[in-house]
Amino acid sequence: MSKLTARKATERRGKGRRKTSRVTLEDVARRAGVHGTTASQVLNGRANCWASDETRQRIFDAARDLGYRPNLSAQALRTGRSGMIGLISPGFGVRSQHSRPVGLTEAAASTSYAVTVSSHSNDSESEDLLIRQLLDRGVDGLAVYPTDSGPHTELRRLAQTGFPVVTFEGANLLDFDCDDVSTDLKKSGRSQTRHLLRLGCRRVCFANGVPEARINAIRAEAVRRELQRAKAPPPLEMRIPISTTCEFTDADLMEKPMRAFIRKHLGEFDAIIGTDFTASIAIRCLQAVDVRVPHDVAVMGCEDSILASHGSLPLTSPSAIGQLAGENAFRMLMARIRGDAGRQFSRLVIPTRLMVRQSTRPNKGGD
Amino acid sequence: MSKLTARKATERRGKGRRKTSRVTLEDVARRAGVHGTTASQVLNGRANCWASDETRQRIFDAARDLGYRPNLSAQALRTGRSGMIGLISPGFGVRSQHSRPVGLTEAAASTSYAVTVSSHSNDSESEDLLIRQLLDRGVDGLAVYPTDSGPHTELRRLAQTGFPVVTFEGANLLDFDCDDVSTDLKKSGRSQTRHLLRLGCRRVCFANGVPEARINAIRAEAVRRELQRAKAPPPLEMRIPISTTCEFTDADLMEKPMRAFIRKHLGEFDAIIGTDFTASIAIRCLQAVDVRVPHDVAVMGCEDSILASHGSLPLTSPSAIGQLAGENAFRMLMARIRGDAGRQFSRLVIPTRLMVRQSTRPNKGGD
DNA sequence: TTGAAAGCGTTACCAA
DNA sequence: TTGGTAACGCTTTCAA
Repeated sequence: MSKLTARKATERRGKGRRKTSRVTLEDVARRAGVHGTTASQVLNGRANCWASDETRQRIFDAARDLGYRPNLSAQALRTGRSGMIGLISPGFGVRSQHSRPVGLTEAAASTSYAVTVSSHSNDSESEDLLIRQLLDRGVDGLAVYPTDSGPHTELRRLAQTGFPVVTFEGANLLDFDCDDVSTDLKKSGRSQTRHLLRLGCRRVCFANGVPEARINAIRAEAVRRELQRAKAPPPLEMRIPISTTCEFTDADLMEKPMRAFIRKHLGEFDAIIGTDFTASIAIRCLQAVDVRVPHDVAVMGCEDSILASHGSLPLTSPSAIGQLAGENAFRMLMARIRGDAGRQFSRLVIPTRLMVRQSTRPNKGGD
Repeated sequence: MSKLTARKATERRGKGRRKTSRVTLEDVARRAGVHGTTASQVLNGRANCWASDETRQRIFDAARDLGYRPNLSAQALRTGRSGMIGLISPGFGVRSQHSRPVGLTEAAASTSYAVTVSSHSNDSESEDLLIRQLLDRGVDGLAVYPTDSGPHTELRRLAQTGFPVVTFEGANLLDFDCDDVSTDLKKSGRSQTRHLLRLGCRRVCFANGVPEARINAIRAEAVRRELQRAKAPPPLEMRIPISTTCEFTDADLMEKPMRAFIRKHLGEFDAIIGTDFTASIAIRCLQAVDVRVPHDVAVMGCEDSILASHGSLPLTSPSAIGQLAGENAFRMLMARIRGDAGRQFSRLVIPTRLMVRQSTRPNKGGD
């Protein structure tokens, strides 16, 4: 019966090219003997919908019988709201950056929002491009991990026009106001350094994965300051070239230069602070030249990734915050989108906690 | 804020020319002094577009001056094509499953396709639900990592109606035809076993992370068979409970039972085959009871994840294929969407390569 | 070579 | 309490 009416509609249309067999709101309304408007109101449970229970039931039944599914493109066109949010993040392929997207998508999953992802290669132009592309798609909001440098033209425009957007780690980077979720990197670096000082280490080597990345720079600065305050010598900088966008390139690429560095500077440091990645490789290098970890050299990572907790020698590392960051970003975005966020921008700073593990803990017992 | 502009626009409804603040195709056409139709043709570079160069230029100029951006929702509604593909994968949060999404999104990035992601919790109902939700959004195609069991109702329907869909690892699971990208797990398990046999190991312990997961079961079967063929004893099964959807739960959760198991069965095995995850923990446990790896017990992972290559003791592990799988899935999907895929379904089986590292290599030298 | 008209499926607004 | 009308921004077909 419903097929018949559909066919009739096609024929009446005449010029219609390919008629999709899709069930429309109109079909439901017709079957329920009401107007499309009414069906729309009822099915969307609009607040001021005063349809009688009987009508309501007929509409629901019709929808169920016909297997009606709303066309979200049409809805988006009409309402201007797409029910999608965009996520832009540098090198989606970088596993260490994985947890933010995860937090965001999982938070979104509990609502009816969908997340569309795209990754930039840490250059400003691709950031702008991706933002525009997602706007074209009509996303209702945007979560952006900004590139380390650049004008952030589109991002700024969005923030200034009040478009719902939240940034990750934009705290010390962006020169305009915007909702933001950042990590407390300074405090994190400070607590790392203090932990080492407490262990009796004073000559720290800073094995920074990507020195250009601002998050590394901030941490490095905090470490430097804390050492200075303790009257310890400034950190020895181990600079190993590594791709910005794909952090986990072939480990061997890093291993050789790092081993050379360690051999050359052996005895000049009694602790290493790196990323979980560089720290893992450092341990390997140290063991290769018979330096005992943590007895001779304590090693520390950062971000508490899977490498820290699950590597063969568990790493001391500030706790992961990525997932939490993603969740909160989603929450902020929703508040903006729904309009109950106020004029003030919110900036959330997530504290880290130092997870002490064997790479800095000489005595195995106790916790 | 967006609400505000929407309201304003409707208030100013009437027959006035001014509508939304958004620049539409109509605006461009007006400024260029042509009809919307022409502008559409030109801007989309339609094949049979015979606009004069002069008109064409005027339209381009107008679009640039006005900062025209097409409304993809409208386009989607009109054409029935959304330029989006959906990705459904179990626990997007599982890092070991991360590489497929990455491969897919990166492949998509080079086109104008957007990827909308959602993750299911390995239960059949959520798989169906997510498929329906993405269809509502009008995705042009779907890449699905099916749940380990269940009727796969929606998936089957899609495949049978010819909707562009590609599955991951559906090879031995689905009882209907469908484009698919799978890993050659049998061969992978075989080569793992042979490698161990060649090293002189004969008593293998199989430390399977998630025995329920079919990919683990297939591998286990291959190992068993190969041992049998070599007249070696059947593998000792180490069953440690672990969540299906979040593979990397707290490592400590696994460590205690595993250590107990290893202590109990010490001397009963000279090799362990696990996942990269379980293998890492196993190494830790073995070292705790002064068993040397690989001298006393060789340990092997699988999937060649970051844990394998970058853990403190590099793991022998079959090479990663996830990214490749994602890329190929995207390619297949595009072929279907564009309609040049033929009636036959394609099934791609990606071979793995055993990456031999120190966890099974007694002598450090050479490669 | 360009223009006019007809919707795609939905919802906002007002009239009944 | 329900129905009618007019868009949302775009593309397609056909006529000029």
